[in-house]
Amino acid sequence: MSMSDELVEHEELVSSATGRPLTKRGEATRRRLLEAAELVFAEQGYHEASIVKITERAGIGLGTFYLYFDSKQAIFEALVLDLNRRVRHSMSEAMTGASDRLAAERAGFAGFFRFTAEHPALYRVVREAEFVSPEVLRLHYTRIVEGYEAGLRAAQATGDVDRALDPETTAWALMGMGELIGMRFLLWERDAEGRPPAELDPKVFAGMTRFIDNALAPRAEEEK
Amino acid sequence: MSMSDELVEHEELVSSATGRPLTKRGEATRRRLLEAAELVFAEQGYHEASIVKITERAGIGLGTFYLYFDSKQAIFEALVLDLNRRVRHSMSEAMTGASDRLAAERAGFAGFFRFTAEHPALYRVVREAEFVSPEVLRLHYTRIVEGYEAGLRAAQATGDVDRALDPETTAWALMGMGELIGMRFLLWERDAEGRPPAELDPKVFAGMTRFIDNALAPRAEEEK
DNA sequence: CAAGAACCTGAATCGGATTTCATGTTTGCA
DNA sequence: TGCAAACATGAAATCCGATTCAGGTTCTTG
Repeated sequence: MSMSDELVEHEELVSSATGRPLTKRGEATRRRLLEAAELVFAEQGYHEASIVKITERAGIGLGTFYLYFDSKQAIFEALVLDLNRRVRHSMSEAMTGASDRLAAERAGFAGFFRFTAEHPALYRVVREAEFVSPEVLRLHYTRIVEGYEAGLRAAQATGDVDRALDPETTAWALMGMGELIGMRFLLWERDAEGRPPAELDPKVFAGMTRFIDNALAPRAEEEK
Repeated sequence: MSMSDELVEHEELVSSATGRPLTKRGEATRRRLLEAAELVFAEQGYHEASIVKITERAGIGLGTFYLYFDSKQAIFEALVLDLNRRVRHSMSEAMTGASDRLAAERAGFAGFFRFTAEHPALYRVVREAEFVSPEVLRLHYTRIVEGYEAGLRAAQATGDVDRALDPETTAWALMGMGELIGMRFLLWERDAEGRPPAELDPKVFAGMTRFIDNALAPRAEEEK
């Protein structure tokens, strides 16, 4: 599969036509295509989005597209990987400097929601990846969950998190929560002018925090 | 929109060509089309699935399709509503006879997972609905969440569930958890022969139960 | 059993999308 | 300045699938 090349975290950018590395001009064009693709895929979905629409949005000739990506599917996969990289960056950035491990988890969540509010494309594109390219979908989820899981194990070791929880299951549970709450309270919510909110409603955020704190905290009676 | 007719819970089945009610034969054909659509949409996704593939799978002539559904989108929407009805039935059935409200929530979850294991189409179809027909997607989630939410409020009233939780947020959180855990541990998991497991790995189920119990239980120190 | 209603059929129409390709333009460098 | 190498272009080839339609078959009822 053509996937294997794509899986490398920091791949060297090469022309898919000649296989040679890109010049500065080439890289800029590639980036404009990716940016246009993010907008078009998010607004229209994979199948409504056409190469023509993407190249028009990017202000680039139709034929040029194929100098940078082998196919519509190829640019879609590149986009998922790009978004994945960025959301994880946003999360880990939010977590640095947290006082304790539970606070770090909360901060990571906040980073996730901030990114979601700013890039609705993440949701739409990732969800659609299930059908367009299952491999990248798994990769996306797995990479995020790995981060959670490691954090949970560490927090269990220090006693900040209930040791009876299964870290893997818990990580997936947290991920699922975040995703559906983001969908419902960020993406579905619109103000009077039809704009989505910049962040989660405080009531919802508080409710979710309480839920997570309850779920993760060690049970009082079991502390020794 | 043509949706409004479809939203009725127990609609009368009519031919979309003549608008008249169906005979027994007609109903049987319609059902065969829906069953074929469930398989084909689940295996191939909306856009790979073609009307020809659906009618072939149903053993029915291509033209016949349009006697029962106006379009490809129409049968897709009908399918989502059908699956939604069935999963809710499966959940409420599992909940009857539970000793207390917390046990009922757990049982509802179990019913959800059982249905998921038996009908992987639910996931695939529902997830794709986000792009094909956002209205039915909302309807699907909203109907399920309403049930959770009502249960949570009742359980808070009796003191079985932490009163500090926001029922709506909590309901969406639970829904998201269930969805992602089902995806990861039912749909992604395959045994040696490539068959998906019939039910959740006990370790995972136990981990999830612990997580939910922690999250929902009233905090000890706040009991008076 | 005759005739109308309901149901069934698949070839042909039609629109729309991806991808190719022959040709033109810009850039970098000797 | 001149000439490769990179980059850019959009018309046309090609494919594919949703939907229509003109004409058949099966049921059912008076």
